[in-house]
Amino acid sequence: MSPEKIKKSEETRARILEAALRTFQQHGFERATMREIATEAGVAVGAAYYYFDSKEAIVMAFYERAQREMAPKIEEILDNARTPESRLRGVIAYKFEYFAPNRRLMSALSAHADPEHPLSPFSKDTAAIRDEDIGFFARAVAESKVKLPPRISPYLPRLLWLYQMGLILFWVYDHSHEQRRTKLLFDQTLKMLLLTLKLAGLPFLRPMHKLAADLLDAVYEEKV
Amino acid sequence: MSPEKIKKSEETRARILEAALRTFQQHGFERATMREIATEAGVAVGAAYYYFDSKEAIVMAFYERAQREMAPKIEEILDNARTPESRLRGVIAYKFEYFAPNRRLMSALSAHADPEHPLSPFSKDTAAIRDEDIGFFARAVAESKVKLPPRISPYLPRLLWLYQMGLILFWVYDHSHEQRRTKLLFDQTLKMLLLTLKLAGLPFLRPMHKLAADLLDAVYEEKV
DNA sequence: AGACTATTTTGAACGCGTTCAAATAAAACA
DNA sequence: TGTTTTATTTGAACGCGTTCAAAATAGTCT
Repeated sequence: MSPEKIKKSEETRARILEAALRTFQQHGFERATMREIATEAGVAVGAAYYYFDSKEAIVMAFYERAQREMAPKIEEILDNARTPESRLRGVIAYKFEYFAPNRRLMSALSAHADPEHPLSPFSKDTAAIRDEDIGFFARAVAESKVKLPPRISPYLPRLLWLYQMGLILFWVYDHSHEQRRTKLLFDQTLKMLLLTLKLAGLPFLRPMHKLAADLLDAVYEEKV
Repeated sequence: MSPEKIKKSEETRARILEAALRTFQQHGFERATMREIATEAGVAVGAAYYYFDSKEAIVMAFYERAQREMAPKIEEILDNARTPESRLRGVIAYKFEYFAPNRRLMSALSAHADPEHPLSPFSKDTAAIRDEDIGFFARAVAESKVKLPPRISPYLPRLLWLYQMGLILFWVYDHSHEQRRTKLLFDQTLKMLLLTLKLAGLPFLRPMHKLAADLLDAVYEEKV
């Protein structure tokens, strides 16, 4: 295939994706219809399904593109910020900023707790994105003074990722003015989180360590 | 209306509900069709919609019935158990036991994070059940030695309810043998929870208090 | 009893996401 | 160039949840 022809196809796909995002923004994911999206993109419904497996796959495509587009900026933030606090704050704040125009659409992504569901943040289909994302959090706390018990330490990036997903979930359904409540939640929980990490090594919290480690082993174990 | 006639109508409703639950168990919520449920109940589709506003309303009816049926036993558990630990363990364990036969169906209930969605545990439609449930947790920690900072204390029942919902959510998607992982999660987190409550008053955790209180105010505030 | 009203039941029809055989356009090949 | 193969596009059709006008049934009143 010549480069022009790759483009032709890629362009149609892009046009459908843009039309879909516009429509999602306008009416929300549920109320947007594939027929409307197709019409908006100037194609037949079938064409939309030629490029995307399903309505939800369009959201997935958006999510993948988002991850791709955010990655360089996130790397930069991690490079420039020094402390875990500023890194975490920077990365997560940037994500809020990036996703803001499509905040409503994010509900289609974060509303699925079922790990079997393709759009679930815990599904196999989102594993690649998830793993990359967890990698960012690993970098955020790497080479820092944060010292956790050795059995718990490996779970920290995954827990931070989970924390971030919780924040985003709250944010999606936060109807307060300019999502003020989420900002407050973010500020306070981040402080608490870092304080907890600092205090975690203290002797009187030792009884927690084994409990927490066993717990994490059970939650994250691969075997069924 | 004569009592017999009330019964006649109530009986049809019950027959549809039973047929629906059977079908949900057999194929899961998604794959069960209203037409199949209606046929199974020996009525036309329209009849199902005469008694229930929607497919999801059937799940809601199941949820309401469950709450009604569980209440006496929960009261009994709260009466007989003395410590917060045994009360919490008893109440939550009983719920797992009660819901076990319909575990798969629970996904239809716990999968909706959107507070606007009728079936969401956070919605207005489930408020009555939720409030009663939170009341149980209030009783579970009442008259106990558990002493939290006064600004945080009022939130404890709601937080415990949230903890329970998290457990149930994990349980629904726990494919390990006999949900062993959930049992482990339950055991370990309950211990950690009670230990945390004990340690919460300790002086070096004081810095947490204001952070936590502000946070809870923001999360649970009514105003938009 | 019959006439009238309220309750219950029916199934065709609607809009949705999705599928798919067929039509069309583009590319590769001779 | 014409022919064959591949990629793209179409829109009717399917099964789903849901709606609703009409029919059937039950209850009430004179």
